[in-house]
Amino acid sequence: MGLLCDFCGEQRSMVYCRPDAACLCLACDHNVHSANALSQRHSRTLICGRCNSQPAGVRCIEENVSLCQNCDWNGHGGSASASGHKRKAINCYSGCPSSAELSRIWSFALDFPPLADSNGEQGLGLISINENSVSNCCGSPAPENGRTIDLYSAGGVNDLDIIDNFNTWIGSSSNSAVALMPCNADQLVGPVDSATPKLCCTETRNHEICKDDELYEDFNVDDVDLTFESYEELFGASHNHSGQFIGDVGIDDLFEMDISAANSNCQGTFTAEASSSGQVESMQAAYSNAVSADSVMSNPGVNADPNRCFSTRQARSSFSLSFSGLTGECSGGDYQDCGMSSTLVVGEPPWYPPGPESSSFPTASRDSAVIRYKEKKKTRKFEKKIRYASRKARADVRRRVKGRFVKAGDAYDYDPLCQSRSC
DNA sequence: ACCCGCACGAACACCACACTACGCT
DNA sequence: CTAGCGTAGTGTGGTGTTCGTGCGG
Repeated sequence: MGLLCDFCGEQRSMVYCRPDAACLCLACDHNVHSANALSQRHSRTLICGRCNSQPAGVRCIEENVSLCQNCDWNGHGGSASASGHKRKAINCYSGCPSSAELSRIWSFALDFPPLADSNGEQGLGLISINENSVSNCCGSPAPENGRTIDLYSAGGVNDLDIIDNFNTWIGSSSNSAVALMPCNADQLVGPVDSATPKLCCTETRNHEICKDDELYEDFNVDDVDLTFESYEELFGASHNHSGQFIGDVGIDDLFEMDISAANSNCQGTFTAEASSSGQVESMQAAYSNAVSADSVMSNPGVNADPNRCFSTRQARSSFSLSFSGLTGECSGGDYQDCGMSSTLVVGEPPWYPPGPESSSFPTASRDSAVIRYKEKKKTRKFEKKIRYASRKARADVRRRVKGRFVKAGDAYDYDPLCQSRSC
């Protein structure tokens, strides 16, 4: 028996809300997250069916159970090949889906109790589709006209099916844009698991990616040079032209250009071209989210403001990071070690092992990555790094009062040279 | 179970000034 | 184009302060 709902304390909790850090039953999930627009942005996912406490990242088809990272790792050894079990990723959703929608999207969990939408009706309910703005499933605004689609990502449902369903559902408007989020590099470089869902939640990574996976520290400057000296270096385009860049070229062209640039600047992260137009679109959509997350895109007035280019640049830097081929054992709490900005990371939930091949990530690759990580962690040093020895030498001999530097000639209580107090 | 006070550790601010980077002549 | 000068900003270490966390009553 799983945990009880944190809200009502009566029903069995089924979904985990990361922003609230709460386990909720479907009814309370619906009630709580229909309260306002902000709460609707909360990304949720299923609860691990084994430990009943952690958000699930994968669905074991063989065992018909949703598993968190730890339970998945314990049960499958971290790879499908190790256990022979076929697994699929479970991603997050936001908004206020009805039970019918949940059932349709999470096809493996068809026994959702009926839920009434905000109007008290069964059915589609709130699925977070807003006219006039495009966003990913977490509500981050996407750049262009169209509709906001809060996509429900689901294990067991082919992502393309979901896309098709949503495209069908939202109609045939040419302006409608489905903001699909590529979860990680595997979506960008080629087909993965044939049924791996790739509708992701930016917010998931935004706030959680750095919390659970020690391996994310491999992002540090030792491995990836983040000190991009120029905009061109990173994206092959001058930031001075960002206004025109965005305004004139159009967001789609922008994506194409920058994705290709990022492809060449991420130290092999983007080692192959997306194998299908759908993946390219996913990349573009993800990128749009990364850029828009800091409101650069959402504010039409900022396009011409060069000062905002920094934000855009940061956003893109983070974006490029998010697709690095990380492999990770997701042990809770260690994302906090990661100094990476939490603002603009995109993709799958962090507890799901990211990597070039997602759910079918090769054990050997993972093992090597784990080994590299452990070695690096072993040699990691947090010692202070002296950049200017001359300044250190000066500070070492400088007289102080209660630790503070004092003017030459002033009374002091500590002289590092004589190690005795004066005055 | 809850609240309060205490202890402890981490993070940060503060200080002067040599040094660096940059712009201008 | 180079050299010289002026100016603003940076970095350095020991100590005090602030803040968060854990623990016991």
